[in-house]
Amino acid sequence: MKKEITTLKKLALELDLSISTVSRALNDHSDISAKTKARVKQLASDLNYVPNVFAKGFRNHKTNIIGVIVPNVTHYFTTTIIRGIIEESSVRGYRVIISETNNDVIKQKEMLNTMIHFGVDGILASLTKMTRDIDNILPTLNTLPLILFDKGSDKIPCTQITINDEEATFNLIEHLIGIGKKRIAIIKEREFSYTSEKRYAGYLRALNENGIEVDPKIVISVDDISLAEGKRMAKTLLSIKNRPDAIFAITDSAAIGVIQTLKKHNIKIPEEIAVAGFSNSIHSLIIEPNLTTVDQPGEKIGKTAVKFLIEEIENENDDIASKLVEINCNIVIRDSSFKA
Amino acid sequence: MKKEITTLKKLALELDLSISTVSRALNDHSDISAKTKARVKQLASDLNYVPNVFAKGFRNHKTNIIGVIVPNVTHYFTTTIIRGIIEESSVRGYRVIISETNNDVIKQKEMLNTMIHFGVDGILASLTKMTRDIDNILPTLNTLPLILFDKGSDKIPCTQITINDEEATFNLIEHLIGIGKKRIAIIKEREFSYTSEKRYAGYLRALNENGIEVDPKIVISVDDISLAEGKRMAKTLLSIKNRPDAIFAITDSAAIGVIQTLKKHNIKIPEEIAVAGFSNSIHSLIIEPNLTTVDQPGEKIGKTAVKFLIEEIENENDDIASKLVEINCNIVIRDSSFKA
DNA sequence: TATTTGTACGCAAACGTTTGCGGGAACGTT
DNA sequence: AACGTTCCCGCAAACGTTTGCGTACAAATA
Repeated sequence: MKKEITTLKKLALELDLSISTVSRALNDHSDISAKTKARVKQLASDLNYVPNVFAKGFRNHKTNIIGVIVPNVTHYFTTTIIRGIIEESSVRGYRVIISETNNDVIKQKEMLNTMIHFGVDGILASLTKMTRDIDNILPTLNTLPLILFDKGSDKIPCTQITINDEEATFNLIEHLIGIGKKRIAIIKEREFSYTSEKRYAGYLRALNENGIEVDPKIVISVDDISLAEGKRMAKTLLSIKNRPDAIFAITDSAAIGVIQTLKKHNIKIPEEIAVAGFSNSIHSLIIEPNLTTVDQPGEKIGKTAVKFLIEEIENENDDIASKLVEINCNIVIRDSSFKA
Repeated sequence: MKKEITTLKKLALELDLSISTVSRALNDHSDISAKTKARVKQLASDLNYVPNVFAKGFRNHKTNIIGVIVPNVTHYFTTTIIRGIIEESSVRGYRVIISETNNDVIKQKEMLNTMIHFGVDGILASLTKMTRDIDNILPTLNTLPLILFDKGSDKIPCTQITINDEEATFNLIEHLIGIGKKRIAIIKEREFSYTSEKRYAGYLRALNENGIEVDPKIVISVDDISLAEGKRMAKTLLSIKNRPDAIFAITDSAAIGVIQTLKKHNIKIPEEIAVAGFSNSIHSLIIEPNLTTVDQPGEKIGKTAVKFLIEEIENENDDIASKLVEINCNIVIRDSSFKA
């Protein structure tokens, strides 16, 4: 009971036309008369004709597949981006192949190569934190359109979709200052991390513009910015003589760890110490008190990335100016920094 | 600076062999002598030869792409399955295209069709809850290998990878009974849902085998099993005259909603009312008290699904007996049902 | 009428791979 | 010496699509 697949040949036979005419008719070539086009399209839809992707891809080296590379598919924020990517690609006639690097730079390079060899039309990548060795990435730039999202890099000359980390953090810290906090700790990443650095910059600027001195004792850097580390660092912060009155963790999960240990020490949030995170993950509504954080519009990031990528793919001339696109994020104030 | 792509032709030219010989050598055909094979493979790796996927797929109608269809890519449990799928596919030389149905039956059918037309070798699907109209699915069974995971259906004759919902729930309920609970409420889904029904069955059997009568008043069915519904239903359960002393929600998020309203009403968990969920989502460790639940090994489910699918894909004879594979889940006991 | 222009279509090559078939060489068997 | 095998390998077709080029016909121009 094999499905009879309709090909151009079948259509041509049926319509008593040549294969090339049928092909051109379906592609709206100007050589074909309106009547013929109509006839062809009619039959094509009647017979449920679908062009063979592989013959097509084989022929013009176009696959209509976008490769997506992310560090971790299980992160909620990542999944919202992926949702946006899938959605937008789908309406534009592209399909999406996803792979995961687990923050492994070697694997990341492998994935890039695999995707290129596989024949994707372009790549959307969120780099692993520790991607210092740009040499691995650069070669692909000559081969294929590449767009970076979320986690970017100053050194890679391609369009990048990020969020306004610096400004959002600035706003968040100003909010903390606004509710009367004067000693605001930050928990950030130690190793160079694009987003961590930008958020730190926002933190510094907010303190600066409000005439608050930065105390290195309450600027905490950790290797792995996780819930467990959040717990540990909160303990550390509690032990120093001049306790902070607010703690900003550059990640929701770390902030949640902070809240958990503060609660264990019976510290009133936000009266004694306010807490803020970054991401607006679902956890931020589960933890009590609900976490003040920054909402990252993942779907929008995904969709925007796809739009720019497809533009590059379908644009003939190679040298498109690479753009830096910043998606705006709003802070969302909840109980961990606000009491009605 | 176009990359020079090495094809069979180039290799043949260089080696002074015919294209067919080169092809056969690379495919370890028995017609080719060991020496020739060695020469060919050597040069192939030197020149970094990679077969053109599209010529290949075009030729033998094989794409080495697996289509994955899930209701929601942002669910944590789903993402762990996807991780398993990606991982296992990758090591077996397959790639994965993912799409999302948003629990829309129409969209689900579209996705199936799109994937088939696109030329995937097989499909891995987690059906939307309300897939009653099996007619949409059945036709694809004749066309392509299809394997269902997580959410299955009795009516679709194909191999299905599920978890031991019934037994796991049975164990969970017996644990609640073991800590002295006698009036155990359940919050389940109203509309027919494969997993909901199986968990309900486990619930019933556990009560039955322990001589506890089922009280319909504390068997709650909801349309949308969510955190918000969990909250609402907990309130309902508190208002009935003969309160339950334990509440089992067939979903972690609903269970978390339950905990949140119990806490708001200052009810001691687990002393007055114990709570249990299902999934072992990350939230279950964020909420306090930590949630007793059932751990679902997502990666294993994903890998298993891929294994069975590829077996079907690569097996020549069409009629493989469809199997029902159950992955074992263990209950994980936490503070919401246990006090040391 | 002879020539040009334009319209609408067909021919055939090309993309890179796999594979059925056929054939030459070397060897062993009658 | 004639024949059959076995081992290696090449020829050429086929997969479905796009596209440069050629061409038949009609209409317009000279």
